[in-house]
Order: sequence, then C-alpha cells, then structure tokens
Amino acid sequence: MINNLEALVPELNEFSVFSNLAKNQILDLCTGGEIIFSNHRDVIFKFGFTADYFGIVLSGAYKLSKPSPLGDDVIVHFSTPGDVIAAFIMAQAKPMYPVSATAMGPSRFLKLPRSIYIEKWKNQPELIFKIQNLLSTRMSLLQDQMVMLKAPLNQKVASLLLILLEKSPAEKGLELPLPLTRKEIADTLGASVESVIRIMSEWSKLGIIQTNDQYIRVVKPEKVIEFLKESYVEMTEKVT
Amino acid sequence: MINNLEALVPELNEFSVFSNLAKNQILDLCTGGEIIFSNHRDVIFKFGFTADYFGIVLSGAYKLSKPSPLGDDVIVHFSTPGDVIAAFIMAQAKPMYPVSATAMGPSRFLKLPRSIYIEKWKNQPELIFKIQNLLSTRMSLLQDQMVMLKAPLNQKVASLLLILLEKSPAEKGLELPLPLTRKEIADTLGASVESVIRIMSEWSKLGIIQTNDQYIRVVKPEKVIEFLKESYVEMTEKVT
DNA sequence: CGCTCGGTTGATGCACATCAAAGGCTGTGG
DNA sequence: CCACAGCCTTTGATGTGCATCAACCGAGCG
Repeated sequence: MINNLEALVPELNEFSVFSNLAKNQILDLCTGGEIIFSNHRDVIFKFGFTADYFGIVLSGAYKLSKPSPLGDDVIVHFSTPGDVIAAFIMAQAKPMYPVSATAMGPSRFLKLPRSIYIEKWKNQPELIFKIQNLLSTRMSLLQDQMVMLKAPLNQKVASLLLILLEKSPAEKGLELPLPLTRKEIADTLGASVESVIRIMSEWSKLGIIQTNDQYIRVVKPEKVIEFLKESYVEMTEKVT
Repeated sequence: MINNLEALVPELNEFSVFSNLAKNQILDLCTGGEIIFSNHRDVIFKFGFTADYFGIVLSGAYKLSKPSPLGDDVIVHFSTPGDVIAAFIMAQAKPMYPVSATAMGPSRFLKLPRSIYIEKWKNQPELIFKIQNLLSTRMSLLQDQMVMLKAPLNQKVASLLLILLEKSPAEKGLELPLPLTRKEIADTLGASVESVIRIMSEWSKLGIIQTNDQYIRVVKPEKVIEFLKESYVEMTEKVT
C-alpha cells in the first residue's frame, strides 16, 4: 500500500496543493490514503452522508451535484485533476457531504481519511492556504454563473463551454477536458435537456462544435465568444 | 485612532473570527485599521479595482454585487456584522475586487490594509481557518441558490426570505436583518422587479409578510415554508 | 433481446420578461 | 418654497423563450 503511494508522489507533486513540498512531506500528508478507481457514473460519496474522508482527483473528472426538491440533481462543480474535494468541511464536528460526487468516465481518486486532515493538514498553514485558493476559485466560478442568470440560454451554454475549455490542458486543444452529456449541461445551467440540445445541434450544423464519442470539441471558439458578446452589442445599440 | 480601536475590541470579540483571542492579539491584528461610516448606497469598494484593503462588517449590512454584461448588477452575497470581506483575495500577487460592496442603510466597516493581512493574518492558522469557514458557508448559500434554479419564482423568493430570516438575530424576531428592496431581491434571484413585486404584494394582501419603512417582516413563516414544499404537481392543482 | 442511456424533433402552453405609465417619497438646488 | 430628479413601488397589456409532453432512433450491454 505504501509503495503504491510512493509511486504516486511525482504525479501529486504536479498539483498546486503539493507543489513546493518535499517527497516525504507529501507521503506524510497522504498517510492512510487509498486510490479509488472509478468507472463512469460511480459515486464516491453521497449528499447528506457522514463525511469520513476527503481527497484529491488524480485523473478523469467528477461532478459534484446536489439533489433539488424537484427530483433532478443540480451540478455545482466539475472537479478535474488536482482538485481537492470535501477538505473544507473536514474540520466540522460531525461533517456531512454537502454534495454527491460522481465519476464522469473512468477516473482515479486519492481517498484520505478525515483523521489525517485533523492531525496533519490542519496544522500546515501553507496547505490550508492553498485549499483556500481552490475554494476561492470555485466560488468565482459559481459567481460567474450567477451573473449569467438573466442571459438567454444560448449565452449560458456558450459561457459554460468557454469556462470548461479554459480548464482544458494544452494537449487537448479545443476539446473539453471531460465527457459531458447534454443533460449534464442542462443540470448545470438549470435548463431542460431538450432546450440545450436544440441550441447545440444548431451549433453542430453550423460546424461550431463537434461531438465525437462522449467528448465535445469547440471547433470555432471565436463564434462561441460572439454569442456572448451579442448582448453587449444589443445593449449599446439600445442605449445610443 | 488607536484609542478608537481599543473601544472596539469588545464588539470585535463577539464575532466568530475573533472569538477566543486576547485583547492584545485583536488590537495587533487590526493595526492600521480605520472605521468607515457608510450611508445608504455608499460604495466601499468597486468591482475590478485594485484590492488594497479588506475588512470586517461592524454593523448594518453591505451587498456584494457583480456587474452583468446586460448592465444590471447581480447580487452574490449579503454581508452582515461579523462577516469578513475580501480577505481571501488578499494573498494574490495583485488582487482585484471580484465584486462591489455597497452599504444597505447606515453601516460601519472596519477597513484593514492589505499589508496587515500579509504580515499578520496570513500566519495565524486559526484565523485562516475561521475565514475558510466563512467562505465555506458563503459557498453553501450560493449552492442553495443554484438548487432553486428550476423552481418557480415564488419558491425562489420564499427560499431567499427564509435564508435571510435565519441570519436574523433573535431580537429582531421575524424581521429581516437588512433593509431590502424588491429590486434587490430581483437582482439576487435573476428575476425582474415587476415579477417579484407581483408575488410579494400578493403575500402582503394575504398577511404573510409586512413591509414597514425599508424592513420586511415575515409574519407567517409557516406559510412561506409551505410555498417551498409545494411541488409542481400540487401547484398546478391549486391553480386549476 | 429486451434494457437503459443519450440524443433528437415537433407541438403546445405557460411563467415570466418586457414595455408603458403613474404615484409616493426623499433629497437637492435654484 | 417649489421644481426637478432619482429611487421605489405598483398595475396592466403584450409577447416570447423555454419547459413540458410525447414519440422515436441508435448504440451499448448484461
């Protein structure tokens, strides 16, 4: 088991939380850790359950969602490699997961026991700091979505695609870093699948995007950006 | 000036960030602090500007809003006494305010220079920790709003009123802790003023809520909770 | 081979936004 | 002291973006 983790150190070192840390320190912080291999749609923890562990996304992606009173889930975040999940609730007396985490395609997750957080993570100012940064960027993402509240649906979709595209590592080029269904887009934006499909198949016909098995490729990002600017133009036209 | 702050210590000690701290420590952490007295609609900092200071809300309330591409602002948070504002961006190299902060009614704000954060706050694990907690609750509030995305407008309003009511200190009873206009409710929910008004004047007629000068009083919270529980099905049944 | 999952398309209706117009209230300046 | 400008609220009329419902197809899978 320990060996297992040792091989992982170089990979971990790449992530922002563990950059600048010595190998030993990393190993120390991951004591009791366990690698979870998830398949598509596997759930690693569920909303409302006692939070016994937190962890780091190693590869693939997980969606964090919350059940809505109407039955369908709402997606609040997409976690990609390097993302620390559920860390900031570990300090609570009896924490419960505020969201469910579900794998999108085959993924790997380093699962760490809560005790290690209390004993070691919590006492490292640098670490807490970096987690705070992650939290803070996650919050600005949420806020960016809030800003789009009154925009028409096509602009919301455009905005989402561009945000995810930014996250995408350079190798992937114009392809989104995670397999995304239209339903998931709808659940993120609070829209219906059908409406999202109508917008996106339009774009497919125009050659703006492509969907190859699971993955979406934004062929003409400029076009998508134009959709976002539309409101601007209309506004200035109206004002003047 | 220092005397000024000294008198403030008992007040500060009540807030969660400063609980468990000695008087001297608090004073030390507030070195260079300045109390800002705001009037209604005064802006203490503006979206996009260089973030030279952070601070704590002492009394009254401030709304944090972000300009939307459509011109109207979107409100992302209501900050009440004890809330630490803009602290988690202080550590960035050249931070910019991600939101604007505007006073809602007469309010007081303890303005602290960024330098003190870098020099003192950042090195106190306990402090960072408590700020992380504030951040984390702010995030769950945002998530709670996301969950309501697909709900009809009256449920969104109901949810917002109840959330704010929970924040309300016991003395205030059923009155919201901040002066709230219908426009501000609309800007929070991404709705139009008129729609919010139509819903709330309905409730006023039914005696569920009251609006005395600026402040909203939720006379029958049970009724409001009922709106939340109504599923789509029940609703359409009622209408017909 | 039935099953679930993801995508697609069309018809219909409603919950809201939008536009327009007006009255109260507060502050400000001539 | 009055006029004027902002801000907040209110009400009605009109339009539309998008949800909803219903059906169908292809692909993968146990």
